[in-house]
Amino acid sequence: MEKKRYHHKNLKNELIEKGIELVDQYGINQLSLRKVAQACNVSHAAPYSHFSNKEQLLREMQSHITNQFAAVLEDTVSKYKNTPDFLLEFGKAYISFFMKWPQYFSFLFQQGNIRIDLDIDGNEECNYRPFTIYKEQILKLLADADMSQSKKEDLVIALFAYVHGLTALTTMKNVHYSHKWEDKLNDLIKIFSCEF
Amino acid sequence: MEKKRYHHKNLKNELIEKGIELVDQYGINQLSLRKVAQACNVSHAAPYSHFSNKEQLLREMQSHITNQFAAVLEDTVSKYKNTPDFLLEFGKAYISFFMKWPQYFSFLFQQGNIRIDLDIDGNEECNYRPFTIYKEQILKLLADADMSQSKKEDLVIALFAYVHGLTALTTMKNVHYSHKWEDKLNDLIKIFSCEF
DNA sequence: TCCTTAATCTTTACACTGTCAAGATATTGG
DNA sequence: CCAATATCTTGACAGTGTAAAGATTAAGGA
Repeated sequence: MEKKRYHHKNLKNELIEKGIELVDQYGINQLSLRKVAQACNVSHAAPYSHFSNKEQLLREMQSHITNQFAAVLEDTVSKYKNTPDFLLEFGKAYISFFMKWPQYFSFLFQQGNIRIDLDIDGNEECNYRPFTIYKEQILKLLADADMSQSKKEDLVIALFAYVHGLTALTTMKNVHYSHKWEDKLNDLIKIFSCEF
Repeated sequence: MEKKRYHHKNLKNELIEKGIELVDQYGINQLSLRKVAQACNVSHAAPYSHFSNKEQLLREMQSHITNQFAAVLEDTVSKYKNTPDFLLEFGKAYISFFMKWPQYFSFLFQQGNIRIDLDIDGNEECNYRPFTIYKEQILKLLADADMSQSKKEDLVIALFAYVHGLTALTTMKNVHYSHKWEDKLNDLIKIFSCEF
């Protein structure tokens, strides 16, 4: 028989993961601290031993998802880097992730915790690794191109904005991911490949 | 002296507008039905005479903002339609709107109430006029182009996704709108104008 | 080993939230 | 002028985030 232990030992991580599960199932609007605590079989105030408030739990959940997402993208990078298919495959991986977990997109970007350094005044920092990964690869592809550095960085932002924007559009329709979409995505991403 | 009237006469609209004001000032997370009611000098349950629940008020607020936004874009269209500057000016107007009211972007797109017909299976509908407006104009510009209809529609989606994606990126940094940005935007939008 | 301290969890409490039901007030049409 | 309806108030309730105080466990030094 399972003895109910007072101490949980790994509560912090479990709160983050159960929280993400609940967002996945019911969406961010239905999420409450107390439900997350209950899902971990723990009193409603227990989370306050690990997070200063709800906001912080949400931030750590976002960070956790972002890291998973980045890992998926790293896989894609290692498969397709320095190949002509990279642009398409990265875009497909990016969109597919949010098609698989539609609740994540608005959850990640609604609170305003994600920052991307668009290098306008240079004193911001980026905490969104998917962008960093993308930027790094594209700059490699452009290494020998006849362009100024600033023009290259503009192109990075442009391509990334395009992929991210496509994701925003596809997730706002609650269409299930279909191969039909994947085909269309091929065409869409090729539209702007003319730059290369 | 202002006599306190029991009946408000125009409460529904005022709730929508005060609600939007509060979102503008404090963000959607700080918004509550009761605060909106209080801002209208009305009891906390009064909104239920006009909205079935909070969700519906939020939807009507979103719809109100979207209509204002569409009106701004229509102005831009009437100024620049059928000119070489249209693509750039529309993009600038689109982004500028959300730079002016940064809270609106996540508010509009977080609840999942906005649908855009990407014509994947054709049985969806679009309730987001900014896209409709854009689509109409681009298709006009492409009227004589040597392209299939489906390719034209792909291009519409692509261009729109790009503008929308740029907006997403610029609003996630809480940078104040600057002319420096407007210059950069020029470059960014021109990147993909090569299609024309 | 025991004791002190810190970390982790529970319990209790409170103000705020969305929502409903019952009642009060105003408007409208006959 | 009256009845029906629309609009607003009041009161209530369960659910929420969060703080404070207390209980339990863990860890480290004597």
